[in-house]
Amino acid sequence: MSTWIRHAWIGPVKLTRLSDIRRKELRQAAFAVLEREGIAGATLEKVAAQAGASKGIVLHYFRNKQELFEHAMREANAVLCHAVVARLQRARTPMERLDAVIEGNFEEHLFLPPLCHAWLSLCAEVPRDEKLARIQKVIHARMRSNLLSGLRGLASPELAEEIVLGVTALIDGLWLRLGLQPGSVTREQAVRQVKDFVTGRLALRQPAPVELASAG
Amino acid sequence: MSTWIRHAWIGPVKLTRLSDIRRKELRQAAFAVLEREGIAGATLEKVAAQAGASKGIVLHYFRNKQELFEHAMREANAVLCHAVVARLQRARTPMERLDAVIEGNFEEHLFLPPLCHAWLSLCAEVPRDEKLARIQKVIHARMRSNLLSGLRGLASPELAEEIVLGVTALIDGLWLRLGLQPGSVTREQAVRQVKDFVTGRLALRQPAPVELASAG
DNA sequence: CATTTTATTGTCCCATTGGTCAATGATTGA
DNA sequence: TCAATCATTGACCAATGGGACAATAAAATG
Repeated sequence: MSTWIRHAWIGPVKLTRLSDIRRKELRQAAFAVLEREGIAGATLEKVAAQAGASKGIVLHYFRNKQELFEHAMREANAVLCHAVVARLQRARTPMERLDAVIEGNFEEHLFLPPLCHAWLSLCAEVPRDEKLARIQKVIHARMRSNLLSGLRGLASPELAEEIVLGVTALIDGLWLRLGLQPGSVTREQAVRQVKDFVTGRLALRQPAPVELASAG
Repeated sequence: MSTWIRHAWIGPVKLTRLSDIRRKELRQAAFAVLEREGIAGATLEKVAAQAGASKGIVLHYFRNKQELFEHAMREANAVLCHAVVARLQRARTPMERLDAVIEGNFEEHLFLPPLCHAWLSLCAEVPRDEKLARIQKVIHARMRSNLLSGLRGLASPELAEEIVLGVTALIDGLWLRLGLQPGSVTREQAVRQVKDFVTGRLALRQPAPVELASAG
């Protein structure tokens, strides 16, 4: 997976700590197992096998199973986050920021059933894992903030807030559809759904007379 | 839960077979456990305890764990379905049918975190359980058909199809939100989201010049 | 009533699982 | 080079899980 071993910067570079490598490998292995087996079938043994190591090593780097999967969720989230951020940096106008969030959430190499399955399994555990709940909360907060920043100037704060709820739900729902019936939604369909949703909601109520200085 | 023991119809009535009673009790117990413990923590022992019986009885009425939870999903689905159907029967116009589906999917006594949690856990297993996948498919087909029947005359078939995808995804997404952050969505908010979505989408493109005989 | 079916329980079994631990091997640093 | 730390393994353990089964109780049936 990861081809780099050392940071590519200047100076007498520290080698990446072995523990960091292992932990990353194991997080990813855990996620891979989750994709295949779901939360019920994800065992330490399988994670170890997936990583090509022994079960002992997993518990050497993670206190327990729970912690492992919490880190797996962070990992997956980081990947998705990265996709959005990359697009967000290229965006110049609020509208573009909006599109960045939407398209970033359906990246071609991410909007895939296996990833969705794993994600779903983790979500299903959220109600019983405080840490997972917190991660989930952070993710949502970031998405909300990104969307709001894109909607500023396009809608009143109240409408914006409403659109955010709709958009986040719609995105989640489209992911769910993908997971439940792979092939029933394409990336393009998903993106268009969300964009049309926003357009529809913005058109419905008046675009809220804006009087903000320098939006964009 | 169910207060009736005999069918309320005419003639020398057969008592409801005990096996039917037990099976229902166990399905419901299974679902209750799912609500609390998730799929990973749902054991036969716990289901038995929940139903006030011994583990043996569970496997007496269900071939195995998998079958039990498949029936649990059917049970839950039937309840939700019932809510929609009841409203659907009262609906006279297509628009009312649309509303029936939407509101039925957010019934006050159903749109609750625990139910959502259990549902989520079952959905997470869909990719690894052929039966669950089939149930899920049926559910979705019914919802799709209900929505389409409500949209007939209001939108072109293509637009209708698109709206259906959006509505189903949005509904699922709103449920997911409820599960992930109980309290973040009220029933009223959810209903309005979906209704506004439909309105927005119908307004966006022209209402598709209808030339169907007797729509409604 | 006798017999046959059904209900129900508790026990038993074996595989699996999360987790601990001691032993060993590899790195590192003085 | 030697000690100390870190990495890794495999054995071990207690607990738990799904499921099979025999034994018993209860109904149903003729």
